[in-house]
Amino acid sequence: MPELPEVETVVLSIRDQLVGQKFTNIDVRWPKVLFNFSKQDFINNIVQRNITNVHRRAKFIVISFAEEILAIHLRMTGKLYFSNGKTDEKHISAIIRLDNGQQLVFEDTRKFGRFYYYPSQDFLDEKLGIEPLGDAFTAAWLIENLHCKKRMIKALLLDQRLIAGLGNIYVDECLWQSGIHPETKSNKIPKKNISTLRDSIRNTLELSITARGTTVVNFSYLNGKSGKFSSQLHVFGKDGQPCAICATEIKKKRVAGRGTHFCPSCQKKRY
DNA sequence: CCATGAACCTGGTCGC
DNA sequence: TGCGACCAGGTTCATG
Repeated sequence: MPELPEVETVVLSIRDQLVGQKFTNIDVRWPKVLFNFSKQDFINNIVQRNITNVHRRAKFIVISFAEEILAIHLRMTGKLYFSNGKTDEKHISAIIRLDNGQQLVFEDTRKFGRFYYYPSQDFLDEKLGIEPLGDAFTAAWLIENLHCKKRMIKALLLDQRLIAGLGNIYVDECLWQSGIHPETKSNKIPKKNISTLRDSIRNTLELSITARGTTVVNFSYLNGKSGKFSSQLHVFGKDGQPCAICATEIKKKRVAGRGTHFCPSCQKKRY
């Protein structure tokens, strides 16, 4: 479900209540939610350990202890929130209890979400690419890394090993903003457009975080509250509607295995 | 190396 | 109202 801005929003919403606390127990209702460890591992290694930090890396929510981390990936429909009482929702995969009486609930309709336990964050970093909001993500970096490859730009932007955090919504939006057809081979894109793409990625992610993310349809991941960035989308979900720039009808087609929205006029194919 | 499709799951929507 | 087909903010694996 969520991309970088939505995960960041979740992190911001739970961080203050977690840092300095300790977990006391876990109630696992969908066993596969624990990807590479068991409930007993959780009890032995995580329970009663001080939570030193909560942050985002790519689309992972990272809960840090001394060295070790508990990483949570929401995939398509995962929600992570605090709940005081009722935990009788239909699709709860796990509930983690804290020593202050609070309960951290992981609700996940489609059950794709996973918890990972690693000795350090290096285990995540070695598989993940650059953070698009970090200082190293410059136009020069993007030009170099797109021009040395010749894959479709949409597939490349979705590849977490290159840039970590983008997903289907923001890729479509950013390609539209920078006038790049989603099927363009990455080595054929002019530097000027790549520079625009870089700025577009930055601006879009930052604006979306400010708006507390994007909520599609009625789906809310924030305990009932929904993100407000939906109103600033230009192409995602807009097929059949006129392009905001040229009024040409927005089209939708399958690219890199994903539903892809674009303006056939603003985003000409380049080979 | 690259593109594609299936798999993992459940539920909403659309057409008949 | 009911039913099947298709779609969904993600990632990984097998296949050609």
